[in-house]
Amino acid sequence: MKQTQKTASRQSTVVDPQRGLPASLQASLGYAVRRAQIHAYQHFAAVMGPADVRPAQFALLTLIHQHPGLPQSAAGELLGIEKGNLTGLLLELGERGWTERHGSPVDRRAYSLHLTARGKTHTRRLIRQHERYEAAIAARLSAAERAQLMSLLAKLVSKA
Amino acid sequence: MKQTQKTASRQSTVVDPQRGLPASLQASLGYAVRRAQIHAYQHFAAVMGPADVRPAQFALLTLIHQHPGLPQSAAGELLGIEKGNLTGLLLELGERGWTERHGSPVDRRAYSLHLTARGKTHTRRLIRQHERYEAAIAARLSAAERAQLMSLLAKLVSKA
DNA sequence: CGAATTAGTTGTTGGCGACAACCAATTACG
DNA sequence: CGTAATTGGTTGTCGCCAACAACTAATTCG
Repeated sequence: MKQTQKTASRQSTVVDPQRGLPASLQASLGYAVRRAQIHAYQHFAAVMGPADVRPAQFALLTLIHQHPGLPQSAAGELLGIEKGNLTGLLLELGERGWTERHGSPVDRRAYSLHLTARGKTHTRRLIRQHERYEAAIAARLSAAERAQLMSLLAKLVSKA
Repeated sequence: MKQTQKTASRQSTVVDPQRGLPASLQASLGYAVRRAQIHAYQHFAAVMGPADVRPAQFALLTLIHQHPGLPQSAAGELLGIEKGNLTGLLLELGERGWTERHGSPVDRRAYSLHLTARGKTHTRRLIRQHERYEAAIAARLSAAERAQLMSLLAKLVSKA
């Protein structure tokens, strides 16, 4: 390795935790979002992980819960999940006995998605846990702030 | 917001893009953050990708740019990157001739990080591109909204 | 001194998005 | 109609990155 002994390359940069970030990051919305996502994911893992469910699986479960029988393709579109990635998710959920697929009578290549009885029960439990997760993640925000944040994020990604 | 479409005819669920989501997702901050992150990443790839730099690399470059000579360990802490993951990043940046590591004269197991001349030039160019990225990502927000969003996100993840 | 700590490396795993190639069923259309 | 294009799904592969674990060498502490 290089051993250029720099003139006392003092790490002047004692930089305190958040504020030592360069301007380009400190002022970066993209970076802020990235950090927030990691923050959220960690809470997810902590709260929901024990239930052995990952974020994408949870999203899928609640979606099917809400729209029983919806076509697999619609599920992908709604959640923004590529069809190729959906297959595996559905497989896992199916193996756990939480979801089922029925062939559509009108289109023999399409599937419609359903929760099993167990899946329904489990999903309801997950949704309750999810509320705790939501509380944990937003612990530092007031209700009003949280609402505002949601609204800004929605606007941020709005397609229109 | 529950104008959950017309479930009349079977699968019906033609559900329009955002509003067909189940309440547990629609009201989920965690989910909103996840979608925002994907949104941001896609813009990053579009704007910064051609420069052949990934988000983590960019963060590292600007950090070193701002704090020349800072110890590798400090870089990891500031960016929230595990030391184990930092090694590879630094290697890549080094191979591109953008960064160098000098051994600290005071601590022979520590490295201090520097940009090469080329690295500096390149980083400055990247920072300019990054501004375009930031503009693209927040295209739907006013300056005030963007500022507010940043502030809420910062609060969300604040450790204190 | 020796034990505990710290800086870094290497390697592995997990989650997830993107893309491509492919099949079967379906629709579009000359 | 019959063929071409499109659509629903599957499989497999790659890219990005966080987390964790085991290990070496240097440093600090008692």
